[in-house]
Amino acid sequence: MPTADRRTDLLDLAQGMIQERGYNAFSFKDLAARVGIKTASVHYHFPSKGELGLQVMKRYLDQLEECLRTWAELPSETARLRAFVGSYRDTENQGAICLCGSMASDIQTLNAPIHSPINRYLERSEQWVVQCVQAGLESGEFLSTLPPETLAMSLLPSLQGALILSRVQGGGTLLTAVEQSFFASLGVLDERP
Amino acid sequence: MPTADRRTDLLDLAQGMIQERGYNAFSFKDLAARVGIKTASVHYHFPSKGELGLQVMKRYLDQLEECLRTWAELPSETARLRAFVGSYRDTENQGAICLCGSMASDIQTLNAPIHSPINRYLERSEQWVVQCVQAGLESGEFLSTLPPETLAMSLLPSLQGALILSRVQGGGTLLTAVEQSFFASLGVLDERP
DNA sequence: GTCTATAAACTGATAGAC
DNA sequence: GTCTATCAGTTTATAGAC
Repeated sequence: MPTADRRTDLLDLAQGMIQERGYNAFSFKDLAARVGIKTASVHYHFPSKGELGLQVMKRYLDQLEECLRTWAELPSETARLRAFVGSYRDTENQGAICLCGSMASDIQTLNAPIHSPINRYLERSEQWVVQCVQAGLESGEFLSTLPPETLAMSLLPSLQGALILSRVQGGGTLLTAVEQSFFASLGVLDERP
Repeated sequence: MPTADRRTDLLDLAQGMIQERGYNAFSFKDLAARVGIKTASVHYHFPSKGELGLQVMKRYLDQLEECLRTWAELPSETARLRAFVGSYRDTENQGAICLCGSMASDIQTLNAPIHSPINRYLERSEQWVVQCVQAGLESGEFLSTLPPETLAMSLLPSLQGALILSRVQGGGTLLTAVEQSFFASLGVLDERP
């Protein structure tokens, strides 16, 4: 599926490879080969691997913000949080893990500039989940004795871990277990069709 | 801290580097330099990087089995599960992630032989948690409406994810949130000193 | 924008001497 | 067990022609 411009193709491809194989397991050579150019030409679009990684991560952060805006339209906090979890399921169905989770597991090998979008991605996700949980508790949609921050803070690692482990074992059942546990903690009963 | 034999030093060092930087971000050169020999000498102990990785992972699996045997002596299911979570906190305090979580995030780049100890590590951990939860529910130590498998299956990804994210953001608070949510799901009240 | 050519460093690995 | 020497291939990156 060729795109309008080469730069976008390279960003897409790099993102996919990082989510499937990890940042330290893809090279400009892989990238060039798949897009049909030479490695030197990749450097025309992105001066260094670090810069490419940074641009991929920045774009991923922008995409998150876009999702959050879309989900704001949903009619309930339950629906919002289900959509959030659903986005992780989409990633899992592609045989990939979250770009941010992949970057996080390689954090010690990444240079400083990329740390900030990674940080903001996590910050933003957590903030948003806390907001949903809090709003749901106040409106009576949820019921829990635990502080909303505690519940919200435990969701993100669960989802990231579920994707990472699911490719080894358990497949979609891990994400399902995480989702059920989380909503049960909020007093939301499991809907059975 | 020098050990009796070189082989053990190399295993320790390799394990540490995989848990800190990832499998694809360490080399025989790193290893050799730190232990004070040449890369060719590392090949005497381990014929290939794949073999080294395999031996590290097998040993890690053995260490898990040893922990589980030790924890069997503990007086309650709560104590057993706290010890399990505690082992993840120990790893976190070393600035590392679980070896198995690190391997899992690089799973697409690893050759077949190492898949089986990784698989068994997850299998065994989950099995054990399920057993604890089930026993606790039957004895009345725990109280929950969710099936024990669902609760147990959500713990492992949560812990793995918490370690991976904690080096980027949140530090120990993520693991604490995961622990509190999990025990709350089991109806175990948080002890405050 | 893409190419060829080239560089310097690194990677996993082997052969054979000590 | 460890060394030197050597290998072929890769990696990130630059210079300059088209």
